[in-house]
Order: sequence, then C-alpha cells, then structure tokens
Amino acid sequence: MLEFINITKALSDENRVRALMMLREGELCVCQLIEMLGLAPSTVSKHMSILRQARLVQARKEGRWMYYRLPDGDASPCVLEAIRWMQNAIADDKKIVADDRQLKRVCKLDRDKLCACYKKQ
Amino acid sequence: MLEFINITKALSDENRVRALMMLREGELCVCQLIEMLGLAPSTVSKHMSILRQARLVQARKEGRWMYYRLPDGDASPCVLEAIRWMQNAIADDKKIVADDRQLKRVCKLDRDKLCACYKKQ
DNA sequence: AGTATAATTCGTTAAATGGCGAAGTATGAG
DNA sequence: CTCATACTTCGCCATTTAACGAATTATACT
Repeated sequence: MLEFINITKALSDENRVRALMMLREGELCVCQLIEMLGLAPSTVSKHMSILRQARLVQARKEGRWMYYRLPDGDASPCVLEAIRWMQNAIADDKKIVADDRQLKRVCKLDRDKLCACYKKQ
Repeated sequence: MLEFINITKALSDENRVRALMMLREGELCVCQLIEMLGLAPSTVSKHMSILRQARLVQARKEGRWMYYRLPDGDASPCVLEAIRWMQNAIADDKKIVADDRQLKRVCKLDRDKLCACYKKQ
C-alpha cells in the first residue's frame, strides 16, 4: 500500500509526470530537466528525489552530472505497470507532444548552453 | 493530462483507495463506507465526490440512499487501466485484506445498525 | 404539514505540498 | 589549493488538502 501511494503521490504533479515522460527516450541530466521544465534547480532536484523515492526513476552520477532514467525491467511490477499506464494515458497529450519536440532541440545543445539555465537567474 | 492527474490525485489518498477497493464486489451506500472507513460523514462524502469527479466511481441515488460503484466497462481506458493497476498492486495488502473481511461483516448488518454511524458522534 | 434520516455543502483548522533563493556538498579545471 | 560548476539541502512562504462539526438539502414516514 505504501509503495502504491508513494507512486500515486509522485504521479499527481504535472511537472513530475512531464519529467518522467521526457525520460522515455533515455536518461537526462538535471540541467536538461531544468531547461525543459522551466523551474528552479532546487525545485527540479526535489521533484526528482520524490520520483526516485517512489522508484519511478533511477539515478546515476557521472562526475559533476547526475543522470536520471526510467527504471529497468527488473523494477517492481507495481512501478512498471504505473509507467506503462502513464505512457498509454498521456502519450498523445498536447503538452507531452510539445515537450517531445522541445526535448529534441534541448538535446542538441552543448553543455555550456544547457547549463545556461543557472545563469538565467 | 488533466484526466490523468485527476486520477492520480484521487488515488493518492489511502482512504480513497480503500473505498475503491471495497467496491470491487459491488456497490455500497455512503453509510457503509462511513462505517468501514471510520471517518465523519462529511469527510467520506467529500472523498466520494473526488473519486466521482475523477470518474473512478459512478453514483446512483435510491430514495435517501446514495450508492457508489466502480465504473462499468465503457468507462475511459485511462480510468479502467488505473483501476486494474490499483487492484493488481494492492489486492494482497494487509489493510485491504482486513477491509475485505470487515466488509463482509458490515454488509450483514441491517440498515438501522449501519446508520448507527451517525449516532456514534 | 411536520419530523426524522441520509447525504452533501460550507466554514474552519492543521498539516502537507510546490515553489523559490541561499547555503552547502561534491567534483572537475586551472 | 582555489575556484567554478552541477546539484542538493534547508528555510521560508503561498496554496492545497484532509479532517471535523454545523448548517443545508432531499427524501421518506407519520
């Protein structure tokens, strides 16, 4: 029950759901997520830690960069079903489609431009 | 997206999830849900209206009694998938199993005893 | 008509949540 | 070693949420 409620709570915020959907094609680092979501770094970090606690994402640290990705196949059935349900439910959503397009552009930026998200403030 | 978030929000409260699970065997009236959840009538009513707004339950009024039930097969795929996921995820949960047992007892009480939930206060 | 009952709506309160910036941590570059 | 960078943690504020009791609505019973 606790696992289930943790997952539904994690999925009950639009920005977290958008972040999860952005990870469909593969891992992203936090500065890419900051750029995409348009939120403060601290806010994005908090969101990712909530997703991580719900086991909806896995994390990998490489040097200064933290990468988040969807869990692999050996994750709990509850988690895997949740992700499948989410993807089926909102893959065609307007905002998600727009994010998909935007993400392609963001992924082409080099690290300097990406991390310009910090300098914006 | 709005539909999806409404559903995840509705599912992110334990009492609402318990209520949904109690409806697996068929419809229940509000006083039965009050008895089962051990919450104030106004609180239960609010919970059911949230579930209803998310289309996770349907309602039927018969005289003074309001009955809630799970949606039938022609509900939206998003809703149906959510319910299936929930049931798979927590059918074996300790609290849910305890509720199942308790529900059998509550269903045997006659209306007078059931609606004693109002007199308790 | 008048009363009792089942449920909902309203108003309030305490706790949780999402947001931010400032401060802290850890890693790489000079 | 020192500094910049990528991220996280902390402390704060505004909003939302879950809970309750009181008041209200709707339906039956007498």
